[in-house]
Amino acid sequence: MSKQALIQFIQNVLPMSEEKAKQISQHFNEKLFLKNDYILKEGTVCRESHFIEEGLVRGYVVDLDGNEVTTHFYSNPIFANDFLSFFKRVPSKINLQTLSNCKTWVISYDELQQCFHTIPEFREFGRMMLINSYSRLQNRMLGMLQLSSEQRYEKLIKTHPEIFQNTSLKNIATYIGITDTSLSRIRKELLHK
Amino acid sequence: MSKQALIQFIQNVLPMSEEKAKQISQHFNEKLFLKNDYILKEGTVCRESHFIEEGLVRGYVVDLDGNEVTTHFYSNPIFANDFLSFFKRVPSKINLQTLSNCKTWVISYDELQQCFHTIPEFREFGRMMLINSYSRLQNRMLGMLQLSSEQRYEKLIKTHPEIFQNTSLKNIATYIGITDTSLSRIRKELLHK
DNA sequence: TGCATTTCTTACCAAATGACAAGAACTTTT
DNA sequence: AAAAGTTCTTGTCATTTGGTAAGAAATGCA
Repeated sequence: MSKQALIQFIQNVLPMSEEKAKQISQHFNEKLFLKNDYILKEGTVCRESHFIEEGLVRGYVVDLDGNEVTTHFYSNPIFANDFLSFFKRVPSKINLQTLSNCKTWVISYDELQQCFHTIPEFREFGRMMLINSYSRLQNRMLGMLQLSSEQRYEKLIKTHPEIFQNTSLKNIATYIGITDTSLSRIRKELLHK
Repeated sequence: MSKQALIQFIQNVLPMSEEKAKQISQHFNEKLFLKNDYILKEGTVCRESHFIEEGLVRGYVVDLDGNEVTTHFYSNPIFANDFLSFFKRVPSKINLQTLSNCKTWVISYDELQQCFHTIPEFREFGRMMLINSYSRLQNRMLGMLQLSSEQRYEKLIKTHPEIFQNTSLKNIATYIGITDTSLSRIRKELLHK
């Protein structure tokens, strides 16, 4: 039961001694998921934060017509949760579902709060993670504003090729804000280049 | 020199006693800006965080063709800064420019760090602000994924009409991810309804 | 005030995208 | 293995959007 990946991740987010990172990692427990399991269901409060060590997780919402819209892909190494629901303890509006068997390291809200109070490096790490997440989202938003559909697709396949091996093109299409039909056409054109 | 708006904002973000909120607010100083002043220029490190009490601020980036893309509008009551640049002390990629005369309450990075260490409620407030910002951005991203251009325009004018009084339609167009030509057409159609 | 600049609208046309439907390829279930 | 369901592609057509340009309106500046 090696937490090496988690320890490494913590140190990457916030440089600190290995001892300190190990101390933090001790508050996480292993959890295994099968493909299609739900880590979080909309309407419930997100009470755990998961470090994804293995596997792929998809976040999505369901719109009024019943269509799923992919809001996030979470692939190793990253934390998966709904920040708003987790920290404010309000019902979540998103679903987190595994796209493959997954291995995660989990910490509960209560334990995390406890650690925030007692380990300054942990809360600093938490802040850095939030900032990194905000920055990534900001970057993605910028892509929505200034890139074409084709460019967004190319960017995704270049930066996160692993996503394509575990989910449908339909899910990828809604993630970049287009229909599956349109994505299929884009893929066809790119083949001819 | 009343900090009432700031104190109120702090208490709204994180419920706490008025005494505590006042104590926090004491670390902020008043700053006045004229229209078109820069609060932050790209390439420089964001060393201050500004609570906007009066006025409107626009965040934007410049793309390869020299076109400005509006990334944010900041209107009272809200904090304006570049989280990534501010907390990681790296050069910012965005510009923050006032669209009107502004009155802000400012705190420097150093003072904020100091306060984070000495006032638990302050750092908790900081975390809540980050989460709120993340959540708003997430919500906006969701709008990009599942709303039409027209719907995004209508949502913006409904939730933030004040923006329209201080900036050009061109800036609003890039904010919702369309061209000014397209926005003009949308406005025309909405008039006929 | 008068000139220059910017903003906003409108028109035209080409390109991109969506809605819908059909069929092929592939998976899952029974 | 057969049936049912899903995914992906393709075609058609209507709609939306972008690029460009021109002109009107508004604004800023000398």
